[in-house]
Amino acid sequence: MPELPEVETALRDLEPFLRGRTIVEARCFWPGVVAAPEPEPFRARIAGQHFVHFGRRGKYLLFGLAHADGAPGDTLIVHQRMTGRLFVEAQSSAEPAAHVHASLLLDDGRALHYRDPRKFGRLWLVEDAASVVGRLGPEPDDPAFSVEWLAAKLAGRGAAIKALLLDQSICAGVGNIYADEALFAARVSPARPGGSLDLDEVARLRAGVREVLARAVDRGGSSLGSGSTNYARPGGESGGFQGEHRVFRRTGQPCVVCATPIAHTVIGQRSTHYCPKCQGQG
DNA sequence: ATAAGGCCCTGACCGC
DNA sequence: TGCGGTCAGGGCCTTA
Repeated sequence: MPELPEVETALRDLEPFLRGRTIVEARCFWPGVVAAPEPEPFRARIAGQHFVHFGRRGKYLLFGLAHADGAPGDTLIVHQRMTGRLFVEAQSSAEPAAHVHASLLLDDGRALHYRDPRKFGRLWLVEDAASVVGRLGPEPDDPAFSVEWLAAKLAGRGAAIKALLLDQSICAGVGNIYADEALFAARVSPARPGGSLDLDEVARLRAGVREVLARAVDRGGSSLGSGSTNYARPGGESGGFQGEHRVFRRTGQPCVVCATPIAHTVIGQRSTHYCPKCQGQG
């Protein structure tokens, strides 16, 4: 389940294989994977462009393209949602691997594949990336993600703080794993109404989000699940952060701080893990 | 404006 | 062993 650290890791892993490479041909095996434009213009437009820029906004991968004459091209945007994965391998005449919905054939004999068993992820090819990612809030490491910003966004809100942390317009890139981990780091109950946090708690939460995400990026993200739904890096390696989760999927295990068993509940239709003692009852 | 629920999907997992 | 039911869950959409 790629969140910000997993997306950032995927981007870094892919860049050496893609920088400067020209897309010779695009193949689409399941049209639903292309969100915009329609699959046929997607294929026609992307051919001949090459990779020049590698970026990320929230959980979206942004590949800046250019035309053969150097003129600026489109931006290829990928959201992996739950089970999407990008990987590069040598082109083959064999049938595409199971659940590969689109492939970009490169000029060096390799191909960039998008595989997604649950078909939740999407690709876009747009002139202006803001048309897709323009509504996202600030990145966690952006100074714009300030205590004042977060406090203003939470003020008056009755929804659980856990649910609000998942709102990508408040802070881009936080998903279920890191919301739980950030709340634990901040010693704030996930069930607390967002507007009930005092300024010190908001400051702790902002710091928790930033610290947890930065550390996960350092570790190459988290790998969870099993079999084909396991999240892996583009080269198939596992991330290294799942062993450092302090609450996520540790239900019943002792809190690393106080040894109280970690509790589990559902908030905003999302599985939620917390320490009842360190994070209070809310 | 906020909040709550549905929807998309299919592999993994559980109980019988 | 096989089968059916349930779960997971990000982002967008519809409904109050």
